[in-house]
Amino acid sequence: MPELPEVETTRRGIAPHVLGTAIEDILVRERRLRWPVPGKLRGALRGRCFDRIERRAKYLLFSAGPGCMILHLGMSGSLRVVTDNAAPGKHDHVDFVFASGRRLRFRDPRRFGSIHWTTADPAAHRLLKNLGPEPLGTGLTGDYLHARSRGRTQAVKNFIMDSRIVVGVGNIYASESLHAARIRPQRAAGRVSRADYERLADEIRAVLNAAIGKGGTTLRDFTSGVGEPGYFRTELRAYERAGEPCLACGARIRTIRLGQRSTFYCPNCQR
DNA sequence: ATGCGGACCTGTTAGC
DNA sequence: TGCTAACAGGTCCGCA
Repeated sequence: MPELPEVETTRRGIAPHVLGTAIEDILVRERRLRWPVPGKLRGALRGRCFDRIERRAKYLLFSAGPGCMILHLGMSGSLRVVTDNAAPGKHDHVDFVFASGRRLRFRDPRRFGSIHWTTADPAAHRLLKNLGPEPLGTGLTGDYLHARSRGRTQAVKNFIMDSRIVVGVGNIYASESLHAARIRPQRAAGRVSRADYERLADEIRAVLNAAIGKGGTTLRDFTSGVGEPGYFRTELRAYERAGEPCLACGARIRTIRLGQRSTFYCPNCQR
């Protein structure tokens, strides 16, 4: 489900409801996520407060006392703020019960998401330590992409979706930013010019920021932590528009498979 | 080091 | 209607 804008939208949506209220309990109904939910999570969090929620890549970092809960939504995960009397559904695997009478509910039908607990620096966690720069920070530049891509033969779309290169660019926004930058997704990363990478870096930022501004993209069932769908779907210019006219030139958008993922591009604009 | 395919899961939809 | 196959917003791991 979520790419960076959806994770960020979730973070902003839930923060006011989960910060500064005591965590009374954690109910784990299903611990078999991508990795097992740590048994020590309950003891570590009970009686404490979340005092900050940050995002690194698509991970949400919940600071609590001496440690940090690291949570990933995977492909189908969502976090929602619900009231105490809301009955859990089949895939509502974890509830964080707050003194305020609300709960933070983690749902994940496919169970590709995960929850971790660390008392060390979260940036040093094995899942975070090899991540590339944030796309909305200062680390993503045309020069950087250009330098990292020299000699690489893989498709530029796969290159920008590699979290060691840059984080947060998922399947939707990879197609969108390449379309905006007029770069064909299947081009070898090592053969993309510095000027093209300059545009691409700019467009990645622009697309992600625009999507955050619209509350993310709801394709099927994404909602923010408080139930609002994302409205960026109507702004998509390539993704899921196969056969429809390119909004820049009128040519028909094409779809191909790249790295087992659906990919959309304009054969005229993108070279 | 790089790049690829397989793996982890369930739900929905398209096609026969 | 029912069955099957393909596909879905992610990303880790192991192998060549």
